[in-house]
Amino acid sequence: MESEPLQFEPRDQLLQRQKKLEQIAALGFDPYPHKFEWKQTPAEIIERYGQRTADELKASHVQATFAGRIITIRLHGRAGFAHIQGQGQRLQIYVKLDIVGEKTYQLFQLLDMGDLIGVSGHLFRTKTNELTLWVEQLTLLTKSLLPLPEKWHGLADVELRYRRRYLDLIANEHARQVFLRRAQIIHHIRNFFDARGYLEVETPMMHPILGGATARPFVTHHNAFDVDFYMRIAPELYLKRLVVGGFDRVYEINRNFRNEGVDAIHTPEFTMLEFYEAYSDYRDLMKLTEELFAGIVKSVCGDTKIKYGAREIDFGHFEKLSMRKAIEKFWPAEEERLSDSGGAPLESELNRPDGPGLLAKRYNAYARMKGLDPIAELEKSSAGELTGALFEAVAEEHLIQPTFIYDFPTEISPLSKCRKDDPSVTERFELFIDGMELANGFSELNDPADQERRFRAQVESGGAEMPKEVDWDYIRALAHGMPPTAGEGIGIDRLVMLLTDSHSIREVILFPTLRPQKDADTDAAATAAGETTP
RNA sequence: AGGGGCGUAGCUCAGUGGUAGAGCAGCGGCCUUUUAAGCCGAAGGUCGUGGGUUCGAUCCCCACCGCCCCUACCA
Repeated sequence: MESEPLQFEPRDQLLQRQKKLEQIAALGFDPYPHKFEWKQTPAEIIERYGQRTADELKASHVQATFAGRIITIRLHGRAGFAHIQGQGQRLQIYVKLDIVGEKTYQLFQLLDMGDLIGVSGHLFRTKTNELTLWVEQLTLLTKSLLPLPEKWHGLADVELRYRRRYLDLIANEHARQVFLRRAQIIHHIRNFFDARGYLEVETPMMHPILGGATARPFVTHHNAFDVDFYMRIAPELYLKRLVVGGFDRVYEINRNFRNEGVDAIHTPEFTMLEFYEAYSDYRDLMKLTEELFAGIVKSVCGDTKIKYGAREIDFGHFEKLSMRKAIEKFWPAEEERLSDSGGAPLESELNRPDGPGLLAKRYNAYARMKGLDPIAELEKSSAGELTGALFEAVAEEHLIQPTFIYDFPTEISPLSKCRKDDPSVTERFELFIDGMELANGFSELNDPADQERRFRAQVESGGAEMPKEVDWDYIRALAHGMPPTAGEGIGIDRLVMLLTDSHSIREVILFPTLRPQKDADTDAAATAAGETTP
């Protein structure tokens, strides 16, 4: 049985446009020409001639030739208007039967919204003073067989905006702006690190051993080797091998994959900037991070203060708090009253080996009373893990303005160097903005014996998010000697969220991971083609 | 994973226990400076899917599917 090649909905409009396509071909026009010699973009024309008056345009007789997509069309019998969109800018054209001739005017009447055309003519202003191209020549560049989203509301269905991003980008200028800004941000980051003598590198996305972070991985299989690989959860261990190899300053901007939950700030594949700087420590990185963020925000948003939702965030000043101090500072005042404890726990109490355990119990009593989630697995957790849990329970959400949290417990920082004066904490920090973790950096552990102990402890602890075996080659690399080094990771997607006032990570990823959709259109096509459906 | 919300024409959305409506888009007609063009006419629907209650379900109930939001998990 013969089957139609295209089966998409809306069927009637597809057929209608295919019919017009045939009529256009019958008139002798090529509906899919190979190229078009444009002279300007709509943006350039508006930039250059947007201020000229009707009289000035008449006197100078400016010729222009540009291409784009028809996004509105208004036919008036023997003349008509249309708006052409190219590179996000739209420009009106005026097509008149007397000027373009019978045949081209027939072509114009067969055009639809969404068609791509090239036009040539001179600029003028209409009665309503809109800059418009007086079309002398019109060429169809590509016939669009499916209609554009509705012209007033655009494409509002969030799922469709993500699944058919190409339509979102045509219909919603805001979506376009988000991704333009994302590109600017990444461009700025590259300039920043290139200017400081960093080398941009690419390290493997497929890892034989899990490492560099704690997260459940995606597993894939290589047929020829007949081995499983993990999609990387972090590039960290490879980048540090490069520092061992003599690339003293490296950075990588690339994807990480984590097989975890999905929400407004988590998605399975996300973009991470990681960079390493030999002979520096975590203090240097905090300074560098402040400079980097302030520079990006200023160049992209024009000011160090930005609006994020109802809040204003000031990148001109970064707060610094130790993790223990942050717990003290944001300890719920209500708990103090209810427990009659005489005040918030002091940093010094958290310092004691049994301190975090006692405070976690105290917090859990309060949490149960308030219907909040208590800290889980109290008995099984180490003091360091409980400190981290207390921080998350009590402080994290309050860190709205850019804040470095430092002095992370050693138990939750397996790749960081301990502080000389207090081995219970490491030279590690995270940057929080609007309650979100934006960056994580530390002085890198480069003692191979210590690293081996910590890797063995991870393997022994089991768990889906832990490595199954020690990465001996990484230990070997450290044994060859890694200079004192500081390294950091920055979540690019979350940074873009902040600087585009986006409140879901999917808004800043062109094609976010979604559940694959059973496609009604192509199913229909398969059926029409005689395929059997199980 | 738990809680909440949503799913009606291609798009944006109304609506009702008696099987449906608007605007836009599309189609036919008129129109040579319009711009949310306008006017006239015709068409377009398995009301997410599957059960149940009912004389009768798009509406009420249950399950499932999908998306969104919140919570949890994700140092």
